[in-house]
Amino acid sequence: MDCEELSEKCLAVYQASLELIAEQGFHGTPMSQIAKKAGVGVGSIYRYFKDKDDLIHGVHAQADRKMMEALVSVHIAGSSEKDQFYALVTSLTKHLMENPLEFRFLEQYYNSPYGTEKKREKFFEEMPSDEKTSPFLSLLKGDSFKDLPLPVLHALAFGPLIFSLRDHLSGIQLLDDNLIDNLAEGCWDAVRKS
Amino acid sequence: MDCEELSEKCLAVYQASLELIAEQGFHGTPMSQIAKKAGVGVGSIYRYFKDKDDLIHGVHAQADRKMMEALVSVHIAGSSEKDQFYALVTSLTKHLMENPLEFRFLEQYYNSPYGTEKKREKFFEEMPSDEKTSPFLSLLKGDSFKDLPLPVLHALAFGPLIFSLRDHLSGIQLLDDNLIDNLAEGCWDAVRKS
DNA sequence: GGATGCGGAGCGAACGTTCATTCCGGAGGT
DNA sequence: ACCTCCGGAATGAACGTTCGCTCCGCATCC
Repeated sequence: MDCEELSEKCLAVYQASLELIAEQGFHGTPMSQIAKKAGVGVGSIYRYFKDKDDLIHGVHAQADRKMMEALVSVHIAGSSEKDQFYALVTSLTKHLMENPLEFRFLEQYYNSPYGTEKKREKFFEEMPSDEKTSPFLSLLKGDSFKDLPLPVLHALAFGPLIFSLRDHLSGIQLLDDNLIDNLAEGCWDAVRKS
Repeated sequence: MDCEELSEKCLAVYQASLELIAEQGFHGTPMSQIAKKAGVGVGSIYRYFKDKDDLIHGVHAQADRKMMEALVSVHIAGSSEKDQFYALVTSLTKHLMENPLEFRFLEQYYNSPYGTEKKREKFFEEMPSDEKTSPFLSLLKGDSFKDLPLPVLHALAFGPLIFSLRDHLSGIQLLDDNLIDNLAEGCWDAVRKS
């Protein structure tokens, strides 16, 4: 379940699962294939994970954490809210562009029964306790932004990224630095107090 | 494959597939369950569809068509581009809110190997021939909008909707008429020429 | 040599798909 | 008007395959 980062084999399982599931989907990747790609026996996977669902949730948790870390590392407190917003949007986009497997996995996860279930419980548990939430959410409470519910602002700021990333990965519309900037500008226009 | 709308049993299979897959995912819904819910024998499904993949693509095509129809029926040629934009965003949002099964299905479809494959072939075949594409795409070519590649405008206009719909369906942020209007306004700010 | 971590053959269950059979409505003969 | 026959639609038990998962023997270390 946890795979307390001591085992390299466990990491290999994580990586293999990520790659295979991102490309073939949950039901398209049997445990046997994961084991083979990770270079371990099937049985060994069950040493670290209770079952396949547990593995999938684990892979999600890791991908999610990596994404958060990419965001936190960029956050510069000194600059204006607009600059902070641009920096966050840009670095999130680039992170997902550089880690397409993570992106594909997360998208599949959140749009499957796994994700909707998880999203709910996360939302309701995070409200009272966890204060180190996404840098985005705390930024969006600033004065520069429209007076709308946070999830709506979140949607206006994030939604376009997801969409464009999909287009980028499927080759329909490749993103470059210039386009990412245009995107960030559009998102900014959408959320800023006019 | 086609199920030329003469058979009510075929429609029952469509409906059952839509409901079950939307809630349980592709790999969570066996053919036997679909057959039972549709009130037909398992074998009968294979009279209309080559195999399970064919069924899934068929359900997608139908849901996609319904969405297009909802959009086309609203398009009012006389009004300003801004009003047209608002009308389209609003009616698309409402259509998906009123048909959550379609929304969940489509989201799963587009984020699975089924969808990415389909999206690609659709994009490359539609460029030369099909001129009755989404009313959105033709609208976005208008003068009121930023001079950006169409997929990017598309993302700015649509992305937030998808995100908010997800929140709505999972109960995190319920949408009402007012919020939908705010959303449309945000999307408009994102894509309009400043 | 005992304890521990690992591998992969093997298990039962469940899947997608098939096919021998049944069912049903209407055409045709009497 | 009735019975007979027939073709295709519908069926679901059965099939082969594949899945997730377990179990047990082997390797490796202390």
